[in-house]
Amino acid sequence: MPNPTEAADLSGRRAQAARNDSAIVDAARAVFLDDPKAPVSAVAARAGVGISALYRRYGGKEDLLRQVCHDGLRRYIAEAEQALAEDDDWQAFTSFLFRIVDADVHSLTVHLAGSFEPTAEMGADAARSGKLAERLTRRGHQSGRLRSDFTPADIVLVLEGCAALRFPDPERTRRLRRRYLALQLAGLDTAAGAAQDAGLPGPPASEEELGWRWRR
Amino acid sequence: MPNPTEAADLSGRRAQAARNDSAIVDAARAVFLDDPKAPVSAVAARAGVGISALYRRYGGKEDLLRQVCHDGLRRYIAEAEQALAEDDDWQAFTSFLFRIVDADVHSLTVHLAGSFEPTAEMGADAARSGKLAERLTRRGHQSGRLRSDFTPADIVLVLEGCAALRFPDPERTRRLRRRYLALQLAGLDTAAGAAQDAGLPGPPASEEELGWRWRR
DNA sequence: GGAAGAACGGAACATTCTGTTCCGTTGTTG
DNA sequence: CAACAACGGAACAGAATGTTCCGTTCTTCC
Repeated sequence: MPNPTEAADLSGRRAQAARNDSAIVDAARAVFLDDPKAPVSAVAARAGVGISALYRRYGGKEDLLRQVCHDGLRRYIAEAEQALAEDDDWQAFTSFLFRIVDADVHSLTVHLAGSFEPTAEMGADAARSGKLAERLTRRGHQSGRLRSDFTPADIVLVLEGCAALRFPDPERTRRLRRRYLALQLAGLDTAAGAAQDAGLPGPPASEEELGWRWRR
Repeated sequence: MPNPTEAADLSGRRAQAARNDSAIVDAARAVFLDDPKAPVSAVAARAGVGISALYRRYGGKEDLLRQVCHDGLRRYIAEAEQALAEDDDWQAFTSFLFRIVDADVHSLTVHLAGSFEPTAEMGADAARSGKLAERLTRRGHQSGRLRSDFTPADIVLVLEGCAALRFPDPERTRRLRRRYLALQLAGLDTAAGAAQDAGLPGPPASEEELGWRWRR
């Protein structure tokens, strides 16, 4: 029995099916990232497959949305865990932010929220990602460099601001997002000279406020 | 002949018409800010007006979009000019950013671009707003506080990042946007301690890159 | 070799959505 | 009271879109 995750040694229809599996999720991610309301046909077109190849795999549009979003959430968690493995505290914190920005994984969750009924497993993963962001923030503070009034909720919104920047060329998008992430990091890093005497204005967002998107 | 801009002393139908004028643009701004693809009926409903009241004023949806966008552009210019009137250079620069963020006027232009054929007058105003942003940036540099690798193109993207933050309560939205604008300002302000030795990564966006949204 | 089946492409279908028009009504003016 | 301005919202036509279905192609197994 051939391993379905190894597409290389498959031939003909099987190989095509394996390729399509990833082509479809990749296309769906790209298309819905660009326009959360995009029609299913746009996803199929971008993937270079017929519509039936899509409906064979997903029960419907909502199911597709859910899978793509959950996939993004899992990537987020994976990146966070890799960042957490870093030795230096400040490195762990900053590399986390750069990783998420590079992976372009944050806006997925944000823009697609509310367009499908989340599963229980997604809820668990979302909670998990929250815990990870908390731990990363704590390490930032432990390093002594992260300004004291920065909270885990700020991570969400800093990332959201970066994710809003979008250009036709994905690589250019990545570079420019890094530029503004670096700018915000400069404002966060007391070792870079950020004066804390003038604290950030207004309280950070509450959990309540960050969760409203998920309501349908 | 009654002054059409003064609604107070008009009666009956005339007064209603005057109220509707502003109710419709306000509603259109709010609705399209929330969803650039929103149907015309949503604008009418939000304005508490029938559809005919809307079509009496605008030739069609595209015309409405254009007017709302142009109105936003004009507000942008007005805010920039007021900021320019500030005495202190650094004050002029920062107050400009806060003004635009508070007026929630930047994302209008950004999100609606490309959904209508811009007029020549809009092009002129867009050029004008560009010049103003340049002058404001120059004053920032003249104050000696703005880090040297910050360009007018950065203004656009910093504002865009802030505009991406949106919550059900407009006042809360404003507060939180200010929080992240302040964070970026802390990264920009050499007087606040921002170390310039580590420059911002990647070149800023070019005019070309910033203009692609307007293509249809 | 051929029958059965897996996977596919894309036309076809049924809705829903949405921009625009149109008509009857209401209030205003001369 | 006649002409008119403005309005509300039903009606209409056409586009958009989620989903199904059928004929085709390639693979596998007897």
